Amino acid sequence: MLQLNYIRENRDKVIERLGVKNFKEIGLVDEIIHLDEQRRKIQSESDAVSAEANSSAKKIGELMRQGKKEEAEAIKSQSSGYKEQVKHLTDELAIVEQDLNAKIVQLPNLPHTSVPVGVSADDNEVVLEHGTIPTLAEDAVSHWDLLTKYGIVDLELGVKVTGAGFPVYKGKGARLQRALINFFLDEAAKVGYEEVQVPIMVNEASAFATGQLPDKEGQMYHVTHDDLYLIPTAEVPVTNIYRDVIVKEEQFPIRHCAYTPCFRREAGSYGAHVRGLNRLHQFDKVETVQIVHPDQSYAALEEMNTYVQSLLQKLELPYRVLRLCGGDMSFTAALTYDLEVYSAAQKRWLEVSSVSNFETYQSNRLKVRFKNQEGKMQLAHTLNGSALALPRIVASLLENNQTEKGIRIPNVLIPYTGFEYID
RNA sequence: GGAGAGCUGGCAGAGUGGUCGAAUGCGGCAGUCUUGAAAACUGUUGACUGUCAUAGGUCCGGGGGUUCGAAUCCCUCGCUCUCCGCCA
Repeated sequence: MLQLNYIRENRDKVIERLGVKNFKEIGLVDEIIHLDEQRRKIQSESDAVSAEANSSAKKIGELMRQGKKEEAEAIKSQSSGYKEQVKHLTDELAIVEQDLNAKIVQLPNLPHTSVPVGVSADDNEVVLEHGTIPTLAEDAVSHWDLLTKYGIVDLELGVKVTGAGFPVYKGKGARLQRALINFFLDEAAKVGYEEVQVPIMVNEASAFATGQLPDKEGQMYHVTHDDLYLIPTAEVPVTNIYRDVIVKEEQFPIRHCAYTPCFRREAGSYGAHVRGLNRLHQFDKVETVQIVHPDQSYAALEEMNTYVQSLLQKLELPYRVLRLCGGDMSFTAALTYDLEVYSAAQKRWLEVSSVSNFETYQSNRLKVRFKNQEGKMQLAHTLNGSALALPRIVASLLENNQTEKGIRIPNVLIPYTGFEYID
């Protein structure tokens, strides 16, 4: 959520930046500013009445103590109207505030100045490409065929047990999952991310604070009986550790990594692009989260980007880095890098990581603050990045590394898998 | 699932319907002492809103009510803890 003060003081800039994100309802900005003026006006009226009520109540107390009962009664009779007035004003205030709040949450985060202008994924800027795209043998096949060929992931069985999009990993497939999770967690620990293990269901307050609610309600599984949500990413529980927390400046940078299963309903997406492991309802991911001093957030973003690249390099996967354009960015991000791996048999780039700086957009809802040098409260910046999501990594490993001897496991993973080939 | 207790500032923990944003202790910060540190002593120490700055307003789990006045009384919802039951 954007900060009201900022909108008030930077109206033109806000409108200009929202334009870069292709935000259509620009009129909201002026409506918000207007509502805010109204809000403050009513608030100060109500405050004035309360002040009078307080002082006369105090006076009555004073008189009662002195035993001047009649004088007290006299003031009492004058004081009975305050409550009605205050109630009237606070009701009015509540309506304005509700309206204001409903509108301000509709504004997406403002894009950073480096965000390219554009409307769709085609307008994303390719920042760099790394590695060589492998030339596969004539008989090379897509990963969904390899899953069956080697019996490592059984999609049909998942359908039986749960439904489409809930795969069953078997044998070396299951082992590979565990190897990747451990590899990612160990690498994260090496560069100073403290591992946490968090609940994979969250309450409504948490889902709201990181911005999944109200905008993305339909994308989460909702356990209605207990009113809990299955997490779509570890970002939600991990970032919410710091909800309503005033951190010490010297705690920065706060860095956490966490492995969790992730659940996404992803309603209404079908077709070749979602075959096999390309898109699932349940998948595994190691997530990195940072909470940093505002001055450091872009340095932290670059560092996260470089870190995720280092993982892909170690896995010997060809990848490219995209800087998302305004139109393709998420609602909450100020700047996002997507990392895509080339999946040689499908002949397409698969998004395996998304690294974002949210600046104060999340922290304003989360209320993660610190006391700055001048002793004033200030919102921290939050960032997160997948490091990494497993299914598409597995898909591209399978496709890119298919050989006559089987699927070749990258060297870094062999200590984790205990085997060199899936055969 | 059954029964009971409770929810107050960073933590612990007082609080009679008016002088309570709230005692006290711990912690934090600053200072004295010390070569330095510790100890001791002294002072200081909540958040939000609002204002150019003051002032003012709000907050004792959430919401509502009684009252001139509520942390304190009433209703309601939520949560936590303890005991029993069940259970990995």
